[in-house]
This record gives sequence, C-alpha cells and structure tokens, in this order.
Amino acid sequence: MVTPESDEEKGKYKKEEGDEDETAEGEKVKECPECGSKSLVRDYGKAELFCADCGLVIAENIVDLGPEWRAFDFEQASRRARVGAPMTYRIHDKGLSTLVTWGLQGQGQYKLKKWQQRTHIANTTERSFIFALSEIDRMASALRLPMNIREAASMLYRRAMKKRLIRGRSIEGITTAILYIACRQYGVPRTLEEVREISRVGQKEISRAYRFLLRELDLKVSPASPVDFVPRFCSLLDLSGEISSKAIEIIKRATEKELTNGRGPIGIAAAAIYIAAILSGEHRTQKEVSDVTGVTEVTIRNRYKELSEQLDIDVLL
DNA sequence: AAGACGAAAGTGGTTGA
DNA sequence: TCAACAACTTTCGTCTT
Repeated sequence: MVTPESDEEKGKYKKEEGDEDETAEGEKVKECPECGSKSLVRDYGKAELFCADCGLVIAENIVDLGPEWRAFDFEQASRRARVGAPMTYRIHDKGLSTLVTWGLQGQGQYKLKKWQQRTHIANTTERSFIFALSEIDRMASALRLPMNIREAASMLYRRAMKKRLIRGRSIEGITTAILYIACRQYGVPRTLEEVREISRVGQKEISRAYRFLLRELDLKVSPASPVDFVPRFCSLLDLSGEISSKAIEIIKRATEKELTNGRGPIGIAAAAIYIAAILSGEHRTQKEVSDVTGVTEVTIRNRYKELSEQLDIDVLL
C-alpha cells in the first residue's frame, strides 16, 4: 500500500497545468477519469501522477527510472494476470472466499447449539464489518474519492478491528473518522464539515473517533497543509489552474515568513485563493469563498489582511 | 443593494499547573 | 480537573462601490 506524506515530502509536488502526461500504457491524460478535474499533479518522490482534487493515482512510475522498468512492470502484470482478480481489501474476506458445504447430519443437538452460538458471534462481527465497508464505500462515493483511498480506508478499518478497537463504539463514527484520516494521508484532505455532511453522525463524535484512532493505531498525521486544499477549492469556485498555482505560490511565501504558524490551514488557503483571484482579475466575493471553504468571511478578511500586508501584495479592487 | 470592514462577545479545543 | 489561552465564529453597525 502506498503510505503517504511525511513533512519532508511537502513542497516537492510540481504543478503541470494543462500539460499532458503519459500513463504506463502510453495513453495521454489531461483530466482525472474519476472526477474530471484538470488539476493533475506529479509527485516525483513517489513517481506518481495523481489528481489533486480527489487523490486518484492515475499513473505510477511515470518517471523514466531506467530502461528496464517497463519489462519489470510487464512481467509483474502477466504474473498477476495468471492469479486472477487482484486481491482487494474492500471485500470483507479479502476476495478469497471459498464455498464450503457442511454435512450436519448425525450431529447431536448440543453440538449444533454450541456451533450456532459460536457462529452467531462470528456472524455478527462479520455482519458489522460488511456494514462498515459498505459505509466507507457510500461515503467515499459521495465525496467522489478514488479506489486507492477507499482501499486505504478499508485497510485501516481492518487494523482497527484486529486491535479490537471497534467494540463498544459506533461504526459510523469510526468509519467516518477513518475516511477523514485516509484523505489526509493521501494529501487531498477534506474539511471536517465536508465529511460530516455525508456522515450519519455529528462532528463531535467524528473528532472523538479521530483522536481515538490516531492514538490507538499510533498513526502520525501531519497537520494538513493549506496547499493541499487549494486545487479542490479552486475548482469548486470555478477558478483556473493558473489561479490555483498563484494561490499556492502565495502560501509558500507565507510559510517561509512563518505567517501560517498557529493558523488554521483552511483559512490560509481561503485567503490565498481570494487574493489570487483578485490579482488575476477573476474576482470572487468573500462570501463565495466562505461558502466553499467553510470558514467565515471574517476569518478570510483577517488572513488576507495579514498576508497582503506582510507579503507586500497590493490588492486593489 | 451588495460587498467589504472591523469591533466585540461567544464557542470549542488545547495546554499547563 | 480547572483555568488561561489562542484561533475562529457570530453578530452587528458602518462605510464603500
């Protein structure tokens, strides 16, 4: 599985707006097949091309790592082809189910009862697991998240179950928190509000489950970077990739000057987008930005005042 | 009339004794 | 466990376009 994002990985994403990229099969891609976004980003560290909106990994090994990688890849591909469908974490028994038929004739009543008790427990945990996976899938669909993130979420749930962390807790809370974590880990964070909207539980419970899982699975989720929100917010505001790049540039300068310390990343992202849009002659009102980002106009104002003053950006309306 | 501005009070989460 | 604290929100009156 791809495991994401440590601090040092920040900043090595390179924007390739409007540029064409090649998948391993040699096709040209310009937009994300999952969500249609044109914000495709190359991560040279992991040698991936992925969608900055939803996190879908479109191509791996896009960088020429030497002449032999294709052969390597092909060999693997053909080897896999012989084993059947790729194993997935999203099927409750990892897709390796076997059909077993029992002959129960001749068993005594007692033994049967015992067996039923045992399988009852197995059935209920199994049942809730299946429910959890379907919930992850439902919410991931609503958020338009790609398979790789759903896989990661399912895997996290598996780990949580193995450690017996689910018992006595609401599946809804856990699954929502897990999805929230998975998005963060893949560098396409969702806001707590966005996640809450498609969840069946409230924000309080999601946060509780979130903190609980981080502690118990000792996951390290570095605080979300404002940069990670920019492409998605921009496309929600119908702003071009140029503006997105400009906003990211502003954030980078702000980060160097340590203007982002202690501030909420979403507020920073919102302000940077607000500024970038005005500078590009594509004005968006504070209300519009506020609506898609979920931070108030007041916060956008405060951040954008700070940024424009400290970075000597003249924002003339 | 809509957008931007900023003061002031309120809220929820973190930190440190 | 409690209080102090910073960031953010809510609310609202005022100014600008």
